[in-house]
Amino acid sequence: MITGEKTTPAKNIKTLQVIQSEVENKNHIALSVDCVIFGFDEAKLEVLLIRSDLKKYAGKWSLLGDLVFPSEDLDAAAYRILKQRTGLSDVYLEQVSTFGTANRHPAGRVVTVAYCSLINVQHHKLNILDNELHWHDIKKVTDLAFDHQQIFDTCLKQLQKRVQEHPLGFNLLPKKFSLRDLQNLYEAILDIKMDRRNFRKKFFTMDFLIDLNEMEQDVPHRPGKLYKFNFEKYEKQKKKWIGIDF
Amino acid sequence: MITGEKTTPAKNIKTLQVIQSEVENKNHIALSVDCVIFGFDEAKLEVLLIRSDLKKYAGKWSLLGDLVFPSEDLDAAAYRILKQRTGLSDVYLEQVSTFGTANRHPAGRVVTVAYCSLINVQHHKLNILDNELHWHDIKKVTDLAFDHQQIFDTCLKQLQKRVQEHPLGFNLLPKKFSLRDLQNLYEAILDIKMDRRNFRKKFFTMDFLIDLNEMEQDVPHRPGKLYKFNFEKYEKQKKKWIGIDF
DNA sequence: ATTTAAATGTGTAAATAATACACATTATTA
DNA sequence: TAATAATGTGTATTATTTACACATTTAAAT
Repeated sequence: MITGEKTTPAKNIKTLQVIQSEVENKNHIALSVDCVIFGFDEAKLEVLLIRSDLKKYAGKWSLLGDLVFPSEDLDAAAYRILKQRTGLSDVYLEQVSTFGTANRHPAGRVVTVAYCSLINVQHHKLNILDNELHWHDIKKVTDLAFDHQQIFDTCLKQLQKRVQEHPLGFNLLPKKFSLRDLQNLYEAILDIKMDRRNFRKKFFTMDFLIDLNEMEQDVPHRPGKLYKFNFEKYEKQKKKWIGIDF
Repeated sequence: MITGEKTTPAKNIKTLQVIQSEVENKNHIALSVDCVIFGFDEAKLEVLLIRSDLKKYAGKWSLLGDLVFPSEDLDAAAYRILKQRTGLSDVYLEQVSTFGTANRHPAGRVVTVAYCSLINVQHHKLNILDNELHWHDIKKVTDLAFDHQQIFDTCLKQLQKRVQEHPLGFNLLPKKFSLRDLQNLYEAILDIKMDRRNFRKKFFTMDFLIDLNEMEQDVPHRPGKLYKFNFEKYEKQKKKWIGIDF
């Protein structure tokens, strides 16, 4: 496991002070955001976690979260917090659910709104490495701090549902990719194995792939054909589908 | 349109005072819940609305909402507020989404969590009729107070999605119902017409209906057969389906 | 009593989508 | 040159969805 770079404790302390004053006031509710950032890497699905700030959860991993500012749009807070904790911008965040059990945070009353995203680990550099920010294989994620295990489970379920409703993953692969790459993506997210022939058939009939007439390079076996996504066709099609965009 | 019974303004005034003090404090965020209660009545889908308390939205309709108490579970707040404003209990509420634009509430910073439900209008008596609490045909709902139109639209979409994933409506019909009743329910929620034969076929193959060998009474046409739901079979089946319960 | 109106009840063919399944081909590596 | 490890391809089967028309039953009207 990778050891994080040197942390910048000053920021964390400040954050904790804010939490203290906000959260220990029994007369109102503090509002936070937690980001569940899923990352696709090679053929694995991972999630971004940091070490918990709190003594109670010392040693445990937790999601990327912080308090919402009083005059800040909720969505804006999610983007700010993600940026602050990871350096990531250019990442689309989607609200998933709000968790508001009264005793979910040991320091006081904090209701949290969970946001989720899915990115390609190779395409995004983490610039901030406080609190041992790392990617974790989702299959090894257990026993997170706070109620973060529940939040994580909820977000993973939602992601799996989404990927079956819409052909996601357009931004998760290199510009040129093989059908094997694409299938790996789906198999990693859904945690299932698929039939190669049926998978290909399905994607070809959807007609979102453009054949580049190029082949993979430097693979230790017969190289596959390379494709790119037909974004234009996808966008047109998307408008016909009912439901919320992703 | 029905005129509400005598209101009990004391409660509303108190609520408003709480909102004032909570919301006008620029140093923190107030948290509220809004309930979108859909009602099925005869063959129409309706929603419960009240007149807005605020001068800014005088005359406009709004959802059933109020502030969450500092030490109250979020879900519990939703049930309390529904009970408080309508007298309804025994109604299952499902969280839909959280709305947190900074300027969504004119009195100050209020983030609201939307909850939604679907009940049979005939099965539930509204005991509290403050602020002209009424059922409104969903097709005539426009221009609600605050961002309530957006919240309403989001909840309606979610309801329509849900009803296509799971056979809802088990509690929305009389114990004995005809297939026409059932089809009316689906057509009202989804706002579409369906083919009668295919609809029947679908429900029979799902095998959730028990033939009661009884006929409708007092209908001005050929009476249909009556059925009841096979709750046991439904519950067994439900466990196999992925996703959140409803 | 007869007719009319308005619904119920029923089956089949066609189209579409989902699934299961096996072998020849191509490039790399040993 | 042989072995390895993938890619690329097609068809039959099954299940699901859709489209569609006519005889039947009751109540209400004449």
